[in-house]
Amino acid sequence: MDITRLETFLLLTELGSFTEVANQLYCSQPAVSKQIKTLEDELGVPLFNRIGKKNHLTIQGVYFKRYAQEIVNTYSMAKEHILQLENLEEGSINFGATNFIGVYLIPEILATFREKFPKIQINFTISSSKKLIALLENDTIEFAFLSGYIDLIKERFVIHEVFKDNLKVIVNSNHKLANRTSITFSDINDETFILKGENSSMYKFLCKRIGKDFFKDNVLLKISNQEGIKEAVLKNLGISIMSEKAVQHENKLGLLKTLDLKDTDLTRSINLVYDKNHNLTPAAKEFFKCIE
Amino acid sequence: MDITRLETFLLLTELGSFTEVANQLYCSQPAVSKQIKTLEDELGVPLFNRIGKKNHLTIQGVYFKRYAQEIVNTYSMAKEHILQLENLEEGSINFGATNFIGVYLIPEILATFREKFPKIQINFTISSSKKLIALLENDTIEFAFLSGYIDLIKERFVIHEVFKDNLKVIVNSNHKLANRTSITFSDINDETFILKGENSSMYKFLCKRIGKDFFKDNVLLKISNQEGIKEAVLKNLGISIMSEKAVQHENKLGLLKTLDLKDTDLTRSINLVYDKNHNLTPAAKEFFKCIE
DNA sequence: TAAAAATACTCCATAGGTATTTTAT
DNA sequence: ATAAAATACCTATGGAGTATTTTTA
Repeated sequence: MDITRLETFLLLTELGSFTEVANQLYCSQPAVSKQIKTLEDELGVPLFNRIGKKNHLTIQGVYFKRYAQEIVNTYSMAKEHILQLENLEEGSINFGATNFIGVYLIPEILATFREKFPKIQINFTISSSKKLIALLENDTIEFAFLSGYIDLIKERFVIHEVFKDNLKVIVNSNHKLANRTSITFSDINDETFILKGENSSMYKFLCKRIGKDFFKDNVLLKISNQEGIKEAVLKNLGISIMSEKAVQHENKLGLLKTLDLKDTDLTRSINLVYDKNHNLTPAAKEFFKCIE
Repeated sequence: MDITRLETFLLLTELGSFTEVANQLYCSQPAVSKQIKTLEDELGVPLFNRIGKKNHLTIQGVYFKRYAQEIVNTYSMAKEHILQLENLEEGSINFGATNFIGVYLIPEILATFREKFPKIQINFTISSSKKLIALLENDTIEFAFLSGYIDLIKERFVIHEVFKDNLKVIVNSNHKLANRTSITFSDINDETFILKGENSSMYKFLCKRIGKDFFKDNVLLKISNQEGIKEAVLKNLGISIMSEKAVQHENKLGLLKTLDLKDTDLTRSINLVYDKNHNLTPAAKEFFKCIE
């Protein structure tokens, strides 16, 4: 079983056309036909339904695709790892983080790493925790930064806490609470809360720490985007809770204020996560060193 | 990159001897040497330190081994998964039938199939022939059971006759014809006929076989539902024509009688239909075998 | 010197190419 | 009628074999 055949197969699942695959791989169309046929013979099952020009996967093909993807990714990681063993003069680093972490915490580390190893290609994916876990599982990325309250299979992943993130109540500087430094629940009982939707991990985290009932008494203004929420607080449409790191500029400029919520621990941990069964590439190890 | 090469490599890491690997793989020692050399060339790094008879992994080899192991494992899992699909240890079957066929003919097959392959999820849609054809066309179902007189594009679908269904004239057991076993047109010329509407496929079928004019002379009582028609005959509101299978219970209990209509062929075929261009799933193939 | 691995050389399988036919829209 | 995929056929690369040489314990 040749891995290049698997790559051809995967490309065909994406493009759906033998001819198009041939073009992208700079080979002839019959070569693609034959590779797929060989693959089907080797597995003993059909992978595609050929309906004239439209090709789509059979049920067996659907099952096989995931494995093929994983094999191709693993092999490319292996080559990457070997490449980096010589020195870190070439190679790449593939990782991911969720939005907040990627925007506010990673860039600093990235700068440190880049200065030390300017020749390493950095491939940094910012996505949802769910998608990142899928990418980890099929070896598309080597490690990811995820919030501590994300559920992970402990048998499969190594999980290191690398940051502590402090969440604060944020209010507009003209808000009546703006002069306070710390507040309690009762102070914000009738405020409009601006948060992401009920499905966001931030919302779930807050429910866990503050209690499910709390938000029921408040008017909820849902904005799906962190920057959008910030803007809304700057327009004094309500108050919110977010990482102090996310509002440090606005805080310095006096546009809004951060308040501690008394009697409630709003620190969340940020974890570095990677596959237990993998050796880290040299570049990844160096990257980890950059996180103090 | 061939996966069999990786297997050779892994075996060599275990055994440490080219000759021994050759023996276990039933090939020549130079073949092993060459496979490893090719692998090293492809990766661009040495994998083994050849110190005479003792071969041990280089640092690159140590790291590569885990990736190789993962690739080999993934590939064997992929084959295993496909095998399970072929052995019907998992998977699903999606098909449809029209009302009469679905209610009176399919359950028996379903029972046979279920007993043989209890792990297969069955998704069975009972709907109109028109809707079923649409479901076939957009791949929601894999095959369907349809009456033989449904028009189908022969270029697109494979059509197999799987049952013969005998239609009978049915009358209440108190009806004046109840003692007869066979009748002619003239016997029922002035009877009230209970049928589905003019658009039903049953009505169209009868027009084709008996003649369009026939029903014009009779009083037509239209009831859109098969069970409703049966009830109406049981109430002696009129007579009807339907599959003998649909009234077998009532017939046995003596509540109504079935009569042959002389000189008219009232058998209709029930067809199994599926897309010509589709590879049948293993589950579908086995299902077909359950239809005698 | 004896073993194990590498090399040399041959053969055959197969991957890929071009030309052509078949198929489906 | 056109465009895509399959097929036929040819070539060449490379993988596997046998025979032989090199290496080292």
